Amino acid sequence: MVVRRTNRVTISDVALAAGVSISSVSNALNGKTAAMTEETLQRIQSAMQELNYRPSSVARGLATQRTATLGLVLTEIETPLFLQAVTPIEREARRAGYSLLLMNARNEADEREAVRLLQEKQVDGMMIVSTSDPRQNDHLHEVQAGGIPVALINRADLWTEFDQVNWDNAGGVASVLGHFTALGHRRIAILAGPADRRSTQERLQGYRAGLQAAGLTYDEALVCAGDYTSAAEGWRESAFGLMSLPQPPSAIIASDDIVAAVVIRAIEETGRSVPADVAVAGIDDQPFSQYLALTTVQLPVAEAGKQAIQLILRRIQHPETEAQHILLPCPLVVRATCGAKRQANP
Amino acid sequence: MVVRRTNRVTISDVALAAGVSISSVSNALNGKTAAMTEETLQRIQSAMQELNYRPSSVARGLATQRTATLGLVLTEIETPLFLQAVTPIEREARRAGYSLLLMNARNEADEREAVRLLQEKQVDGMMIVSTSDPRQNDHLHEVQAGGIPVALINRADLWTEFDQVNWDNAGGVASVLGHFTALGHRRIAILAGPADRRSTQERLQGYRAGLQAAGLTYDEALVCAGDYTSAAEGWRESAFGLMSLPQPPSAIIASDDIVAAVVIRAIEETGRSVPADVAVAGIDDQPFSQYLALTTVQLPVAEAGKQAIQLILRRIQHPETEAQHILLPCPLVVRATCGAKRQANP
DNA sequence: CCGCTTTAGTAAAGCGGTTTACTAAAGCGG
DNA sequence: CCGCTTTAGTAAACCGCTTTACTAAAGCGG
Repeated sequence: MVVRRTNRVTISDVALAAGVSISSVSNALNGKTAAMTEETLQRIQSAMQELNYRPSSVARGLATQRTATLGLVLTEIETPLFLQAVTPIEREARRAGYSLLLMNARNEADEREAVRLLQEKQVDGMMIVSTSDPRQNDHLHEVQAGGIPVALINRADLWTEFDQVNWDNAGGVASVLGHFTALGHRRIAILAGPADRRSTQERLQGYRAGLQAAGLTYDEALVCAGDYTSAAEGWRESAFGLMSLPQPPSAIIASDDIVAAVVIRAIEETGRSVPADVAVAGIDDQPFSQYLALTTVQLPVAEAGKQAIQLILRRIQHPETEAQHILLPCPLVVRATCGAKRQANP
Repeated sequence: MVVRRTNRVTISDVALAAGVSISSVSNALNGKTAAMTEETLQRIQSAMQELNYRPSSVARGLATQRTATLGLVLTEIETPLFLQAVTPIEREARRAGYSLLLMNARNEADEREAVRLLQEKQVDGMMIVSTSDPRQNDHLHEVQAGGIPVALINRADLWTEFDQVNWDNAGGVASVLGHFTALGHRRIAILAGPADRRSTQERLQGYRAGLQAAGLTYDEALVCAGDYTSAAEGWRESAFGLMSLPQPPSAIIASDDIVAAVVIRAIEETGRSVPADVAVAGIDDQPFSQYLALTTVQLPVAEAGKQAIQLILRRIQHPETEAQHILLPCPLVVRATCGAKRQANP
């Protein structure tokens, strides 16, 4: 008599109950029913039913070297912004028959560990969402070399062998700027993010391009840099500073929607009103922004997630195709804080 | 000569390179180094390094019947509310050495499938976050009977064999009501959720209790029920209806923060102002609520997640302990829309 | 130097599936 | 009735790791 270690119902229990071989049960499981009597199939299926059989993905994964699982690494979540990618990615993954292993990475060491873990779990592919800083990518190269496709979201990687999805920061900022100048604004300030961040540089580039297109000159006094993660205090100070300039700006582009909220409150504290006295726009289009009626540049995070998983799925099927780089536009979402509606109906 | 199917570096490659047996490599991997020469250990470790060996969690999972993975099912996400549980749960899971498999379930059939999938993936435990409706739980019983612990968050399950974390809806509503009556309000309306939902019933219960405590009588005209998921239109109508009563309320408790935002806007459209003419409070404390300066009852979703994963980890270690039921308080977060600050500094 | 225990390490049987190569029986044309 | 192909199903190797039971060698007290 064979002694069982676990109480799990296995494929051989089913085979025994149905009076067929293990192979046949396996075939039934995988839909290879072409060469199988209707009666045999029935017997197998009712045995499964009766024993309440649940095939082990783990065993199957070992045998097939496919886990039907994808990994998603979210790095440096300071805001719920990147979480917006999770829902669409999970949906598309499930639709394609994959599960999603989620890892949050708070810093670079964390990310390396997350990636290593996903590698050990033998995911069939992984996606990395991060701030747009360039950084060391050797661990990702190694993963991809090991046969696990990697797709990057907002990582703006210079190495081209990864599939990646980015968004057009420069174009987004240029379009708010165009919007403001069309509304007649001439002095437009920008609160940019940390200076060393690629997204900051791209935004400033869009800012300069927008100015030039409108025939305006660049005024350093209207450009504030600073850290996103710093307390709201820094941003309040910047706003106060801008408003106490000899020629204060009549419009402000904030580095993200939270900063915009802080700036709006600061402006109102100086006795001015938004948008009557100062127009404000943010960057992000976070879920709460519609409740603030905030005009903002939308970062297409959810869309980027959708595209990224499509890239991964494609590469799983055709590993040898060339890496694809997608650049998504950042549409301007016009609400009340830019004053456009007031202008439209004077 | 043995032909390899995959290019994966396996434990036997390492053993070969180090000139030891597979068992020894396995022992080294698992820290069973007590009976092992320093030199052997060194040889094994440098062989691992050199070959860039990554042990397969899949194979290990099959051998040990532990996957070091937990499942999280989020049901019926209409708002980003429940997403708040993800970050703390992932953090605690990683800290305890587990990875997190995330599944979003849009409806009941979806949930059953998600649970079945997690079962097949042989997670070591799973957590279900859902709206508080009682519902069929046979699939969860089966999972737990199969040896996978299940913890419920906000499911308010009557069956007691599950670990579960809930929050005190009644108490939360009672405390806003207390706050309003303390501020002198006598006519306080409530927009409750769908009538058949447990959370709605609990909130109405808290509402009645609060009225009674303040010596006020229940007025049906001040109680609106309706569906959360209905378009904002329904809630606007309710707000207009309330404000056109012969004796309109001077304070309103909304069924969630988004409804509160809608109601505030509707009230302002009637020419009244918040909180000067009408005080408003929400329920949820969503991330955006602070930017609306919304007074609200906080649903401790993140805290519930943390507690739930602690329950799961405990049960994985001690499967036979009795199920634990935790009820978290819902603290009142006082901001501007209730008018308390105005009252405090007249 | 002998028998016993301890030490360092190994062989081999699983874990629960998939898959390849094989076989027995049935079908079939001549 | 014979040799061939097709059909329905099976045996057994294998995926990469853990773990138990075992062994050879070393240590050691007398």
